[in-house]
Amino acid sequence: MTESTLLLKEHHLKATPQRIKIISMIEEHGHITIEDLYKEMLEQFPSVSLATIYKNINQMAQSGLIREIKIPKAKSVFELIKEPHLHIVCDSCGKIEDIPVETENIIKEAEKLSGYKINESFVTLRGTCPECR
Amino acid sequence: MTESTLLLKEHHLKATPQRIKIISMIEEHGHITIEDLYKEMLEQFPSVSLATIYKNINQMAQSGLIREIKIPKAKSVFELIKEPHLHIVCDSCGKIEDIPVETENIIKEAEKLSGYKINESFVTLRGTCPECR
DNA sequence: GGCTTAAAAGAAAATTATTTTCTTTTAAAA
DNA sequence: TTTTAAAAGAAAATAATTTTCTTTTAAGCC
Ligand SMILES: [Mn+2]
Ligand SMILES: [Mn+2]
Ligand SMILES: [Zn+2]
Ligand SMILES: [Zn+2]
Repeated sequence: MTESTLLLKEHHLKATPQRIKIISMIEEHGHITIEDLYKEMLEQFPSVSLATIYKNINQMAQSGLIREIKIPKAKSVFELIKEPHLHIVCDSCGKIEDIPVETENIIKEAEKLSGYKINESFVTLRGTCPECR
Repeated sequence: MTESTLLLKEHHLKATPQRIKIISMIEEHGHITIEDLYKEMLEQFPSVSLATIYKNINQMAQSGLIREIKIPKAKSVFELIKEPHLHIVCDSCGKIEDIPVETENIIKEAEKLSGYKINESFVTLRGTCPECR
């Protein structure tokens, strides 16, 4: 039983070959767009439908297996839900990296200032990566 | 000379009635979607085209007058660019608030960890507002 | 205040993104 | 194996955004 299959079972989703492939592509890339998922999927499943990608991505997001990350001035990417982290995007080459920065302080501060009960935080930074300078 | 007109001049954009209206709507609402901009614009300019909204929003974003804020699981909103702040969205009623929280620490930390030179940060929190509890 | 003109508005069509519907196929449970 | 609810795929529908083209207009100049 593959890793992806296991994840699907845990989330009570049927382990179809297409879904297994989607999950392993997300795992492999870390972050990936719908477009790239589709392109890469076509290599292995030449008759896959884009609707299959969308339907599965939506279900997986719904069931808490993956999450959409909206990127400023770029297409959304999808990632497996793991430990909290923030994202940093290179303006020049588009690369997206995970950074394990602690955001608890900001969240506590924001809760105090706003009176909200905060459930999730999305932090995305944009700048220039070391390779692009 | 109205406030909106002045902003447009400063950014070297022709001060058309449609643009003045767009800016004052953004100012008035704080954050507003394309859809709501269009609906409200129609009241005053019954023949306005959605393309006019898009073209202007894109130009204004390009010239640094406004900014798009991508919201998790919801439509993007647009805001005037002012002092840095973060956003907090209520899961229940959809309300979006600005919070003047200091993010310098996180940014410095992320720069150190990643080696990136960071130019801008987007922080969006989701949770439940005081009124929805 | 009347010209001039580049830029903007508006209308329509085109493109791109996403969802829905419907029929066929299949994973998983019995 | 057989059964069946769920998923895949194909096609069409809908939604979001951009482009093209013609008409109108803001702003600079006399
Ligand atoms: Mn990530
Ligand atoms: Mn804001
Ligand atoms: Zn780079
Ligand atoms: Zn609320």
